[in-house]
Amino acid sequence: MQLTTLSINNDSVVNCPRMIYNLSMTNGSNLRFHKPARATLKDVANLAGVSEISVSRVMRDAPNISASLREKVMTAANALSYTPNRLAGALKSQTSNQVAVVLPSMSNIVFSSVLDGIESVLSKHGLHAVLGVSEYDSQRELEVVRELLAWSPMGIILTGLHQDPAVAGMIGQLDIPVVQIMDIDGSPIGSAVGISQNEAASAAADYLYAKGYRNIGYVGAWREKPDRSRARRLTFEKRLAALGSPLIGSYISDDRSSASVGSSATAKLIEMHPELDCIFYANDDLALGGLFYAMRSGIDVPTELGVMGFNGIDIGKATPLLLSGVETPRYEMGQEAARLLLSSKFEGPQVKDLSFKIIDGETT
Amino acid sequence: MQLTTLSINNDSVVNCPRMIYNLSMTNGSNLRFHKPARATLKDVANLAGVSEISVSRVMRDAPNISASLREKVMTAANALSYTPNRLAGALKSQTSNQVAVVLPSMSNIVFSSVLDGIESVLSKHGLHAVLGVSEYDSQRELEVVRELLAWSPMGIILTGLHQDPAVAGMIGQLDIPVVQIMDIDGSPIGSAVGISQNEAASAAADYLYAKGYRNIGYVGAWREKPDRSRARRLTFEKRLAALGSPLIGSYISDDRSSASVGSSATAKLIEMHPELDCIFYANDDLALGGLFYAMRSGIDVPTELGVMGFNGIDIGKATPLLLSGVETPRYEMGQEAARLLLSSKFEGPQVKDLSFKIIDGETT
DNA sequence: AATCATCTTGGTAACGTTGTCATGCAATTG
DNA sequence: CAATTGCATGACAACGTTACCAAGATGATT
Repeated sequence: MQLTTLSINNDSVVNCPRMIYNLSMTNGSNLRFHKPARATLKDVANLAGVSEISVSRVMRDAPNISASLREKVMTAANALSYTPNRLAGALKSQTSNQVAVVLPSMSNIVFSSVLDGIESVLSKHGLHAVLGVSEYDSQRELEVVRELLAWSPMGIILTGLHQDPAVAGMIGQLDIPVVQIMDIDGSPIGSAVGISQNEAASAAADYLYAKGYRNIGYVGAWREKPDRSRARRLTFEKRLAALGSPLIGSYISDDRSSASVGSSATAKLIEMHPELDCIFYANDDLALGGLFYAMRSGIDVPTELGVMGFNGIDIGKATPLLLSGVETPRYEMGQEAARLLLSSKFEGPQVKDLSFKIIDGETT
Repeated sequence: MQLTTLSINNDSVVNCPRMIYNLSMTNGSNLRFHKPARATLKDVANLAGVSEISVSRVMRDAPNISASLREKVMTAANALSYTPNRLAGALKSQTSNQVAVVLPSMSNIVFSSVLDGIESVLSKHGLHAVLGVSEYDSQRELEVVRELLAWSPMGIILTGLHQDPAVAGMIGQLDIPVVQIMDIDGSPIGSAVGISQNEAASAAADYLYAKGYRNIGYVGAWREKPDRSRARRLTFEKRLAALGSPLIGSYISDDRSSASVGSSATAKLIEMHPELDCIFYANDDLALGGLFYAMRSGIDVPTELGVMGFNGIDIGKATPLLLSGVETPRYEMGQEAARLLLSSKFEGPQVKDLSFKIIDGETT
């Protein structure tokens, strides 16, 4: 008699341990073939003939354990394939090895790089990232933080410096280290690591001005959802004005960033301002879209149109023309955030400026 | 007389050894002003004048709660800005709202898309992803799984079908739902969602053959770290051979995938096999690199060289030539994995084939 | 009027660990 | 040699919540 009907997978007849339990459960209502229930400290202690606390100590590599005891415990633990229950441990000891990470979005390559960096450091120290995505919504962020803090993480990493004030309060109650990433132009709750978005914007303006562009435009996307991108644009505008070459115009798409959006936005902006000779884009995806649009349309880059991106993603380094832009250390930002979290117990809150770089490419 | 309670954790009038303790501490020398410690059920219950269990029920939205009780509890909870301790809750109830997610890498856009999809569904149900990265190493994957399972997640999502056998065993002990993503050509532990990598490879071979290419090469990277990419190549080769147009040659880089690697690999492969008229790439990053290389070198695409990618990332849709390739539903894969996890309690393990699509672009 | 089901609340005992003592024993010391 | 130290182990009571059972209150049913 066949139990499963829905599987497309014919060979699922083999190798399906759970089915066996299902069979035996139908046997009798209270007669339960104990599925190999997760072993506990007590089980290991009983088998090894020692006390529970000793097992606990061996598992935690506590000091002052005799070789013989360790031996006994380890064999028993292996025999039962014991895995400690972190829930209980964390509850009692009030410390866990989880780190809450709140990012505004996972679809942006920037944040996956950051997360990659975070994970690379955390995993080396036996820690885990618990992920929360705020969707650029401050209310949602608050909820996410509350939910993540309910797990008593040993620290928390937030994106940006502008959270709802309640966030700081909630973190304060737990008294765990906080690191805010991306931006350092402001006053952080605890530590902060990132670049000065303002300086980057000014530097970009200076760079384009020095390159001789005088009719500069700007393209953004997704209604400038991260506040810091708007702040960056405003600084860019201000600096251009100060240089005596004010921004000609800008176009902010409603859609989220992508190369396609970059193409269409570029088309629209050029149509609105035919005198444009250069565009600064909110990120590299948009800039690539702009570059590709120019290539398709026979607009010569960089003479007819300068293209400048932001972030310095890998693809921009392989395009026929090396993409100019601001290079931001995204992976390193993640790494440094994790490191700061780990060290902040001893060193207290810090602000770390990972500087950006101007890529003087072939598109400007 | 006022006790000046700095700690809200003081017990009520009844039976409170702790209060005495606190009292004796107040006249001790080391009187410490703690910051407001995290409120517990007991604190809320005392303030509201109800039992702890009632508070618990209100917080969990249990049925059969009178409006007046809910009212009392909620005001008390807000006053203390109470947040339930999930650690304790999960320990007692043996269920948590965390989902373990094990991915081979975070630097690959494929997996960040998948994770995005997973998160989008999980967050709608109040669940959280706890992340583990295996770095394509099966031993490391085993460790990561063990570590994540120690938190008693309510489910686990794994990448690929080829884990160390011990993984299935460990999951079996907890008896939680498993979903394996990406590949469906094999026998999953529980549910699986993805595409048939073999069919995709065959379809790509058919497509290129139909387009008239007869001297086809292959470019991969990172020593084909995900097993499935190797399997895919082998199927691709086999199919080409069956069509009577065997693979001319292939180049597998040691470095991880990137457009730059795609460019240099393309150069090398063409040098080795000047008769090549088409290259199938292991992913779109590599393919874009190939396309850009051709554009830089004046090689006409698609007549002199056909370029076919794998995945269908957004940038390939904005390039001057629409990138041909196999489009895989990465985001949907993540979503579906999460959905399967949620439903598998009721519906049991399933295998879901999210079909791929051939993008008949301008580069072939 | 007695019985029974239903709704609402509370009391108690876990869940599986670890912190804090306490204890026994060997090694050191003046 | 008594006194002191250090090491190795154990007993017990938490950590903050929820499962389980009990019980009073209310209303419906016979």
